Amino acid sequence: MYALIDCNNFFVSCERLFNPSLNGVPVVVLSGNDGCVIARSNEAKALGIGMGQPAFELRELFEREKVAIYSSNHILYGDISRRVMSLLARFSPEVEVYSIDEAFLKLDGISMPDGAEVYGRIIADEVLRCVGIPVSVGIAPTKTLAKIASHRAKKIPRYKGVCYLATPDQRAIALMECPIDDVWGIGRRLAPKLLAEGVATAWDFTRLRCAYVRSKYTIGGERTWRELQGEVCYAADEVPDSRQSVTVSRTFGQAVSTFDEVYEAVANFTATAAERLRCEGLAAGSIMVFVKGRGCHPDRYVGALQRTLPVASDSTIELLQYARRILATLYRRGELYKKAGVILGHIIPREHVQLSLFDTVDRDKHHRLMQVMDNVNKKVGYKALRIGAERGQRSWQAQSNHLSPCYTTSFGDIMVVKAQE
DNA sequence: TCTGGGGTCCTAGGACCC
DNA sequence: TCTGGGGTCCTAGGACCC
Repeated sequence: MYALIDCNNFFVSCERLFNPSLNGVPVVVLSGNDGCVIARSNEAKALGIGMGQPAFELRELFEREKVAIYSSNHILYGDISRRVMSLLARFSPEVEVYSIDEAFLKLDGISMPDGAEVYGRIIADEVLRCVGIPVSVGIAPTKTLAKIASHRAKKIPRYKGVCYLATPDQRAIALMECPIDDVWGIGRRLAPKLLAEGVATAWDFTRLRCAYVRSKYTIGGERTWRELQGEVCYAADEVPDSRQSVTVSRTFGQAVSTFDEVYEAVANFTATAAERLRCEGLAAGSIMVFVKGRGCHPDRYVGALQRTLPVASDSTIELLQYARRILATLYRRGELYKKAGVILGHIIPREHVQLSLFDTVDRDKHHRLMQVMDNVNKKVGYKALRIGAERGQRSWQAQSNHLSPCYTTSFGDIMVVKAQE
């Protein structure tokens, strides 16, 4: 049995946590550059504001309806997420953190004297009481069914936030009431295909023949088909798979054109990516840099180039040398750039790095230097020490005009409580 | 004019091996 | 006229998730 704990309107709930005046009013959180809507309060959803809708289309509506607008504050959301997840660990030895706002709990073998539904309610109450974030809980024999259960918990008021699909009959009703495009694993491409063959609900999907599903929708489709019928295909990941890649990319606040400006951005992304590697004890065997031009024409200029490293590395300095060379190849004078990114691939644990007989890099020295840099930054402040190429005009930096304070992670941003006079 | 960022897995096809 | 069988590895592209 699995429980899916899903934070309601997570980013909005994080903003409300420290600003109760946002309760009961429409609130949205915007993506980087305040480009489009990535989280909405229920009031905002009721106004018809869509997920992913561009902010400029909504300007009038925002004004008219007095919608509270926030730029995304991922430092805050990440910290609140950690609090939720560590609290959940009290309720099951097997917690799989699935995303910033969701986790699966394995419930087998856990003593639940009053049953799974009551247990789910205790979890929801504790998260609200200790962290202040409202959650929905879905409980069912497979993850795919638990997803459906949590949807119902959120949408159907009589569940009051907790839905336990205990019996085959309850599951059948849930499947019949679940539109096919709400099923976990059925996305934008597959849903129209299924609708075209008369499959409108999760229930209809389970009525198809297994062999047919396999041949037309491949292994992923078959797993979803089985999971909907209570057969576990996606077990709990006791040990999360080691990561395959690290990406850092941004759309620029304004288009930039000189090599130095683009390189400054790429240097920052490379440094952030390398730091993430070191933090997880990993090294990258390849690096890719990509740039995107500005434009009405979507593929006005897109360039990407990958380089395999002679020896896998986690050194910002070394990775930066490759990044610069790649960018020099990609760069075109006179072009306007609107986005760039760095992808580190062929990731392995640092201690598995295969050294080269003909290596020219003093890896030991790099390693010690990076350690000092990371330690200083941990103590003194983020990016207190950095590579020279990272500093500059920052003309590429994103515009976030509605940023909330980092209430929980920055001393300067801690709230001040005033005594009443 | 203005539209995010970070991931994963699967498949088909080509190149290659014996 | 007739031309095997069984593999692996790599990559690009497509699908999905949040």
